[in-house]
Amino acid sequence: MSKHDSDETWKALSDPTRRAILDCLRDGPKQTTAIVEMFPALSRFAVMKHLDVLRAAKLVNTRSEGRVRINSLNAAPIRDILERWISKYEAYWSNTLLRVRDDAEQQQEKSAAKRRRGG
Amino acid sequence: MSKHDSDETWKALSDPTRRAILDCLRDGPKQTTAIVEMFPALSRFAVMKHLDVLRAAKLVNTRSEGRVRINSLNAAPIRDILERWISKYEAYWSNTLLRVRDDAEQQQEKSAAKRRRGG
DNA sequence: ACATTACGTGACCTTTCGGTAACGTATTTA
DNA sequence: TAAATACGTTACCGAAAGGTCACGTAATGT
Repeated sequence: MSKHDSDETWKALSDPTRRAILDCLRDGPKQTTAIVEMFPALSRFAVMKHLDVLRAAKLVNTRSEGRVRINSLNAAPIRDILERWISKYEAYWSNTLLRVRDDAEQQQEKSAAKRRRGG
Repeated sequence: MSKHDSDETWKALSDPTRRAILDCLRDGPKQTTAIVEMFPALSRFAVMKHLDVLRAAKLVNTRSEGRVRINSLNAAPIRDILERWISKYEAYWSNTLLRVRDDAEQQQEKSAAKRRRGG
């Protein structure tokens, strides 16, 4: 494990609001105001500070386009953490091993089936 | 994403000391004092508070044995988070997809092949 | 019984975190 | 040029996080 084990990434991910922001950015880049409007319970500034944290952790990239600022997701740090932790804890779920992709596909199959039969 | 997306787990993992504790517990269960002694820079109480957080997040189980308390790792919540996030962000690294185990095996294959043809 | 070992707790302090209110700046648009 | 839009910043606050010190308890060894 490196010196700080991508501490900033972990810190950034530790907050539910920030995870929600990342979530919504999976659908595609969004301008700042659009993100702010997703959290009517929070002030604009509060959301922007969360964005600052995400930018510091390099989880979000922001570029200017005229007077608009476009925020987009950078999933690389997430992947790094997941990869590292999977190999780290692999021994622990040894045979039950997460074979991520297969599991994910099966999950999707399951929920699709569930939906089909009205679950 | 469920209401809180295992918030306690994320919070617990957000601290480097707590991740270090989990790290050391991968090698096997340890009694409280042994864990405390791994962090000479911290007071016993500080470490124990971290243990409390880990227990609350169900990442660590503690059982009594005489006057000794044995702490052991429970990696299930970690696996849950990793699994969920992998399927969530899968689309993002689509083909570069983390197939940890297979990748590792393929890497070994590749370098073996490289060696065979004198690369 | 008594010291030792292993562990836990109460009270407190300081810094960081998540948040608001109010004000400031840059780019369009009328 | 004035106004509207999109975004940012300075100043501040309460609560929680992370930490220390001192003290308390329970099992074990002599």
